[in-house]
Amino acid sequence: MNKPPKVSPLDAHLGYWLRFVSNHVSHALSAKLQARNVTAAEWVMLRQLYDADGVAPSELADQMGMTRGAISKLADRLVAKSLITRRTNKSDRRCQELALAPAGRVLVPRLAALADQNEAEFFGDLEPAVRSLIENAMRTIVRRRGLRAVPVD
Amino acid sequence: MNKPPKVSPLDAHLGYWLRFVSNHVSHALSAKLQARNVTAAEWVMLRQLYDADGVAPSELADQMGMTRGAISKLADRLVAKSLITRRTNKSDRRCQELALAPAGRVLVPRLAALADQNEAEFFGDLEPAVRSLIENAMRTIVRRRGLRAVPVD
DNA sequence: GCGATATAGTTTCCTAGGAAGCTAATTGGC
DNA sequence: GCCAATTAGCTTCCTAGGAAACTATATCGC
Repeated sequence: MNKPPKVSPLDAHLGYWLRFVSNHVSHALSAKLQARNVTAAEWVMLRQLYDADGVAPSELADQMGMTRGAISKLADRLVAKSLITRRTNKSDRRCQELALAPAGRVLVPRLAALADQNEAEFFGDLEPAVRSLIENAMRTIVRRRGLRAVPVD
Repeated sequence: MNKPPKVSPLDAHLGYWLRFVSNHVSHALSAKLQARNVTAAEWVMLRQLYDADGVAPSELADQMGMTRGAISKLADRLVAKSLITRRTNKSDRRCQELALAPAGRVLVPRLAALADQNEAEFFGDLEPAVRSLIENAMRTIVRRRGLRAVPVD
């Protein structure tokens, strides 16, 4: 009696379905952001800076789950677009403080509106109870597995 | 009475939580696949070919939500690794038929075991009822919005 | 059956991000 | 105080994938 190989299909996994929906949600958001000439990663960085001005790139790297090299280049792009400012910390000149530039502060609420709209498109029809059950399940997984990085890519 | 700007935080969106978990699931799977020298996209292509040998690259591009150019390069890599074969269709020489090579057919069940293990790590603790509720919610969104591409990236 | 059009796949160029090594600045051991 | 180790950020090289132009083949209109 040999065991059957039993190769599970891709869609047997919940991970498949989360990825499926999540990819489409992200792509749809990227498309909306593109109209404002902003990428998804740029949006996340801008949104983070909206709440906490003067953040170190390394802290953003941790929060966003990106390498410092990638954050360095991302910050370059946002500085080039005049959406953020980069300042060397006075007391420790290795460190920088990134902050929203005025144009960035104006832009973030508009981008947030796009994100809200995107959310509604995909999840607006969910029963509130279902919605919060899913959110809780995700929060539980994040907590139990100690996941830390904000999703970007 | 002016309206408050009300910039929703990133984690107010269900899309955020799905992305958060989904990114970690995918990264964890990628790490496991790397031990077999296979990327996530390669795994998906191999798994698709396991069920349906002799598939056209363009069909895989549709299924996997990738461009034909990307599929072309992905197929190149798998051919170079001797995991798949590429044959020109006799009756229409524009078309190709991709199929698993013997080494690929041996490999897929092993990769599937890694995918199962990854799934269990993240979702093994979910109540079955919660699990299927989430899967159904995702399937409903996919169906209602007519989403088609298998999640890869 | 022949030229216009359509289709399959490839190639080139570009972008975003990771890995790893690099530089500058700081801190700690002694 | 000074040299080693650490830390912050940057740079270089590499990979994967998208966009769009390109090639080869097939089909359609006539």
